[in-house]
Amino acid sequence: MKKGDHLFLVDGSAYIFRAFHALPPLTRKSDGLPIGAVSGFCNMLWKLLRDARDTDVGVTPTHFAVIFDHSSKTFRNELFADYKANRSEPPEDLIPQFGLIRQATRAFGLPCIELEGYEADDIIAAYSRMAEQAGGEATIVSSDKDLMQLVTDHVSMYDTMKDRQIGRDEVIEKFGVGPEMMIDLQALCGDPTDNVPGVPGIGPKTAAQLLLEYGDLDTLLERAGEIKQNKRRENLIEFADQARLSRDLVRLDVDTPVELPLDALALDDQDGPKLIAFLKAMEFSSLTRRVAEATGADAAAIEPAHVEVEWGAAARGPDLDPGAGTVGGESAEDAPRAAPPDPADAEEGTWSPSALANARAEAAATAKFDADAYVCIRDLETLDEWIAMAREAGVVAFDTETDSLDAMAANLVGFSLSHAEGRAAYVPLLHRDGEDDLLGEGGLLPDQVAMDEALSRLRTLLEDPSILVVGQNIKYDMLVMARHGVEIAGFDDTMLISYVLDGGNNSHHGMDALAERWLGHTPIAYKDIAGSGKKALTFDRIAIDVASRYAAEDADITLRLWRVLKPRLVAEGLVSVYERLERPLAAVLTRMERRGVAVDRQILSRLSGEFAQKAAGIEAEIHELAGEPFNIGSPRQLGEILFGKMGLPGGTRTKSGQWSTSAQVLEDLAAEGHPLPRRIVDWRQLTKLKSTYTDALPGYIMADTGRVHTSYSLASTSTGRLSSSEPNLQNIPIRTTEGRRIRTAFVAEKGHKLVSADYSQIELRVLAHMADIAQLKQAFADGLDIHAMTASEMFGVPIKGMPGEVRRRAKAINFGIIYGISAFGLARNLGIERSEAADYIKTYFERFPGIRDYMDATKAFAREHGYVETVFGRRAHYPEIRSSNPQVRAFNERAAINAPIQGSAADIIRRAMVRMEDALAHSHLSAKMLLQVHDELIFEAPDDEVEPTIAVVREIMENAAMPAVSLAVPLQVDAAAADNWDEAH
DNA sequence: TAGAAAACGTA
DNA sequence: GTACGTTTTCTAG
Repeated sequence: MKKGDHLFLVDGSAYIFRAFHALPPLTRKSDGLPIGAVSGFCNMLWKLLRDARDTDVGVTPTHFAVIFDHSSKTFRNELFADYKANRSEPPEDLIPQFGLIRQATRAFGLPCIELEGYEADDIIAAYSRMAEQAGGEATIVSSDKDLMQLVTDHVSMYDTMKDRQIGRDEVIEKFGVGPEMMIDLQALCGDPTDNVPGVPGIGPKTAAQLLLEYGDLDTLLERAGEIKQNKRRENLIEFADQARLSRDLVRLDVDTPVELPLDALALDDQDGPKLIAFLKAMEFSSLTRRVAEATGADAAAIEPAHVEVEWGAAARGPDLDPGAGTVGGESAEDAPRAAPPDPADAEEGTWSPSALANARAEAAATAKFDADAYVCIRDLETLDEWIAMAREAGVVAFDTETDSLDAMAANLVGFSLSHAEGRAAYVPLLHRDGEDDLLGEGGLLPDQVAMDEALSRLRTLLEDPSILVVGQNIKYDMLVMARHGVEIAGFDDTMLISYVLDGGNNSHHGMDALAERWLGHTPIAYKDIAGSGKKALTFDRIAIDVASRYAAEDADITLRLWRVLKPRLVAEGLVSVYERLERPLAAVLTRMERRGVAVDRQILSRLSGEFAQKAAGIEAEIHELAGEPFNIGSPRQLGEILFGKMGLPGGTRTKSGQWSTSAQVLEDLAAEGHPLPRRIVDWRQLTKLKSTYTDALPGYIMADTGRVHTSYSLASTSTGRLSSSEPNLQNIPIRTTEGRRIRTAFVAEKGHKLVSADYSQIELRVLAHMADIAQLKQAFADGLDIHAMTASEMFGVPIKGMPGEVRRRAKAINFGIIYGISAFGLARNLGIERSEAADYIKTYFERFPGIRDYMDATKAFAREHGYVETVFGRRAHYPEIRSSNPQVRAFNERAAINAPIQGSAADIIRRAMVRMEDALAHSHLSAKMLLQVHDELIFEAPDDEVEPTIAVVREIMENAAMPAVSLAVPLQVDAAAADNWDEAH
């Protein structure tokens, strides 16, 4: 090769995929062979060979090669095992075309180059570099951004579909940096399609901006500490190594040991007849004619070539998971044998709890997953065999697959089972065709197990109390199954076990995170099989073989997690927390969620109208006062009006430097006599009530029950509280009269009353017990007003005739104590100077020295152990309490002080809930527990059972800590009944 | 379209 | 000062 020569390098593998998707689907030869991509490929080659001068490239090639990926494993997999791990199977119609395209290349008389262990991109990198060094030029026929790093003054790219040459300027135009920075840019952004991790939160725009500022990746990572944006800085520091790894993954290897020398790529004239024979075989008549004209060959005289078509695995394209065969059809006997039993199994019985837990963790961490071993059960006989095997094992992981995340609305689409590691099966029940019919519903696919038969078989397994059913977030599966008439009897929940063991260490106990952590395995992500966003498929639309792998894997993972986590409960002394506070509550909550609460649509609708009218009036006033219309809901625009246009004194600024327009700030401005802020506060209140409650709640009323079914999370708080969502029924307004009206829409059904029972001052009582404070215990024993008593102790004011303001301050201090008080926070709450707040705290600690001792002891315990405990032994972990950052440390200290108090109270109400159903039934009461709001339980009771119900409820709640803990203070429960929640509370 | 920020509802 | 979840706006992708 010499100066003036021009090498064309066609990225064959990328072209195949692009042509397949860009060209009309279902282009087939007369015998049905799909040839759309081959057709596009041949037309492109012919055009480049004949008319390259007329394209945007503007030169005629002297050298030419087509490069392909060889196999799925390359040297990059050594750097990072998961490189391109999320590539999915190519479409079925594309598979035979991989081989045809190589044959086409040869028919054109062009070198067809691939190399084991390297990607096409590496070979292209090597040849383009060689051409440049030889004094020639190169054009890479591809538009893949991964190749842009190769662009130089002598190497450019060419996008055939857009007839556009991509040189230095075009790269800069698209990415904001030159080709020499592309490697660093890709290292920062990562690439989801190739599973290159990058740095979270950084996309091409941010990456370009950072690189232009710092020059290159190494400098950027070194000086990451200088970056202003908190999250961005932290991510760059935390994921620096990941960025470097990503750089190694995206950097192409210009030293790839290519086999053919550059000169072997020199272009010869086409062998017309050979090419025509191939084109005729492909039935590309117009291209055949053009080639015949150009080469002067007689097409009619040429016989079509014999073309080998490979449909199977051998013809598969690159970038496939080698284990990505289809699942399905195998019977239990055909399934591969499970791994030989763990030799430790026989000995396990004699091991100490922690030795067992450690051994299980170690074994799980190195275990292999084999999706090909999973079975798709298509008939009852096979299902019966699997149920028999589960029965034999005594333990079975079970997972439902449905078409909704809302367990009350979900239809059962299928379920999976696993009775031994690596042995899992999926049973499709209601998968539908991907295509919509006229009703917008696909037809039911064939060869699925009949629903009623499957349920009756499942009942024999799941309702048998001698079988342990293991689930991950099993409350969901229990609710779905209960709606299908199946009551799961004995169960374990890996999510709850993890929550008990590692609450606070890992804030999230989802299966994917647990699998990653304990099994070193990344499960198939739902979005990878279903897509995401608006066009995400529901599970019933996912092809059964794909669904099968996904669902069976979930059951396999769940069983493995159970084997790792369950022994830790014993080893770490947390069995009773799990058995008394978590496991039984899952069943209780399932029933509460299923029951739901009646909500009166008319009441909400009336309120919505009222709120809308009032808000509209206020809105007009606000715009009048402001002198122009603006979006009141936008704090930015509001700040602009208040502090810019009107020149009011800005108070505090938010974290991001904006003027704060919080209610607090607006109240302060209102107090100074400005009319506008008051109106804003009023407007915000009304729009909040309307959008969050009166408008949103009706949408949660289920058509078939007329009731609202919230979903409780058992494992999402650090302290042991529950949380409620969709809708959140733990934050229904009560403080303002307007807000309270929303509670009137929560009603009892005809002939019933709502009974509300709430603990009085439970957290202060818990504190009095835990910190062992004599005055507090006495005050509670005597039934005194605790805030008045605190004020009296602190300020020497008699309780009788105490001014409201004095009591209010003491109340704020009491709450402050529970929250791990700081002078800053107390001052802000009370609207007083920090020094004054500090004086209050000082006085408080002088009067209650035991509280200070308790707080110090709690902090010391947390620092030493990394966790704190409730009176029932529940742990909340605070690993960051040892942080060298004073702010982080102080925050963790306050949280660690609060957690045992809030958590013990949460444990108490959990215990009450666990006992409540039996207690009511035992007293022949039919009242049903509906809701829990941290210190309050709401029931629905028949009118004539209200009094005895309240008696039982009060009895259970007040004695809930017993006998595990005998509190040094009495618990007091206030209860009332009425037609709606507002009046009952 | 997804996620962050700000605001605000509850205990 | 603790613990949550939802809504709206706005920005970056």
